[in-house]
Amino acid sequence: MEETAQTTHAGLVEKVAHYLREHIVMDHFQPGQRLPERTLAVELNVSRTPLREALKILAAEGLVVISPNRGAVVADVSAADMKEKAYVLSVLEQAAAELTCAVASDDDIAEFQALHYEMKAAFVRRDRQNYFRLNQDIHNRIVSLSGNSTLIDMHANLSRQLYRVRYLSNQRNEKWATAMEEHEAILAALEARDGKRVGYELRNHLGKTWIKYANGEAVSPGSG
Amino acid sequence: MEETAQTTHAGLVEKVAHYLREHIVMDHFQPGQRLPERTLAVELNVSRTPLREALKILAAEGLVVISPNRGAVVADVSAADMKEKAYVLSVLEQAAAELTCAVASDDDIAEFQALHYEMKAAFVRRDRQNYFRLNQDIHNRIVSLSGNSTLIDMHANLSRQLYRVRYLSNQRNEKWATAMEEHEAILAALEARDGKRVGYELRNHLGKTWIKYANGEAVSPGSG
DNA sequence: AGGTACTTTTTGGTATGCCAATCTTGCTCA
DNA sequence: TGAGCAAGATTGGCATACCAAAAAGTACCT
Repeated sequence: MEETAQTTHAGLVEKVAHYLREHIVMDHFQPGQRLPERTLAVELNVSRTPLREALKILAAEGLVVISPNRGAVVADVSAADMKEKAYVLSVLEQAAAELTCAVASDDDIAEFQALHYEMKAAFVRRDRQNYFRLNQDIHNRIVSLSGNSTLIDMHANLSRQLYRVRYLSNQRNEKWATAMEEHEAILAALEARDGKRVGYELRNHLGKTWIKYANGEAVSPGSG
Repeated sequence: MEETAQTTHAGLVEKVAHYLREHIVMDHFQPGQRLPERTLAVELNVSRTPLREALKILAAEGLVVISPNRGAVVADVSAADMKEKAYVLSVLEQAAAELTCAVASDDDIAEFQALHYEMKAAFVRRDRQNYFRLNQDIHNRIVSLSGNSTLIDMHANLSRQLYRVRYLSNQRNEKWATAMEEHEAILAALEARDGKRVGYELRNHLGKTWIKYANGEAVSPGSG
């Protein structure tokens, strides 16, 4: 799903959907919170029509839940849900890695190396922000090089829903050095173009995130 | 659209979305065909509003493509697209199989056996219809038992988009006996609760479908 | 005769209004 | 006093009207 950055009037629904998406994944809305159409509409200075269409899109993406005649609420992001999504994400990345290794050019591998060393620079600087960004870049690039647009879209969708979890996990990860070592293994497997091994390392690497997440540091619900 | 014995007006968008979905996956609309809002709206006896919302949902599901200010067209179902989707489907089923083997009860395995032998009955009767139905039942059950609702939903979505391809492939499959043998292997692996092996056999089994599909037996447009 | 610019028409985008279902609240009656 | 119900308020569902952008057709200029 491509976002045309048209800040004018074309694509109001996309703008609204994008806005709501960002606020939901960044946890500016509480899970379970209602999203009343009229209130939100005036808040965003749009009418209900584009807002409703945006909500339908977000519902199809799993970010909100729409009950008939009862409106939309922010989808529950329980630890169990996040575990599920993270598992599927790791499966998709594993599959993508195998494809990517089969088609990656020397320049592609070189770019992986470059990103990896940039990330390592952020690591030794204890720069978690840039580490996080570069980490995401690498993962996304592994998927995008696979060339399977279905895989790419589904991965992007899941990745969005897990954005906040991964962000928080990155901020408070005490085993940062371990994660960095895992990325060394990923790069080595990429250099060897060993798809199976990249897939295995990726799956192992991603597994850590949601296991940590599931073990107590879940989203503070606030909704009893 | 026929006014079924459904309730008064609850869920018009869902009805429209369902109607369009069925017609698209059953190839009653040509890929690339435009879906003009006004024309379709009067044809379905609804206003443009619920129709537009339904189209947004279908776009999020990948069944239609909406271009800004140019409307919705039926998504292209080229052989390449189907290959992509089938590949991801096989990846998801493989992952589901591993989970399912870890949690399946004896009764679950018994039900797999029962479905398998029902399918084998359809096979020896040369009853392609029931074979197809039971085949789908088995695959869906493998996924649904995994317990990962995210995985289940994504699989269902992809499965829908591939429905027609799989149906046609089933009707004209000359290597039916081979497919049956592959299912024997799948069942054997299930009985052994060997998740890796079920996954491998599934991936191998599903691979055949889209390879056949890609080799010339693609959608023939114009067959109204 | 061909191309360009302007006008008409078609079609998608957005706002708004009305209706129905749901939730709230306060009153009545046992 | 509490349960039940009814009326009002709230909110979502759908239809329609209006606006803007793209497409199509035509006339005019070169």
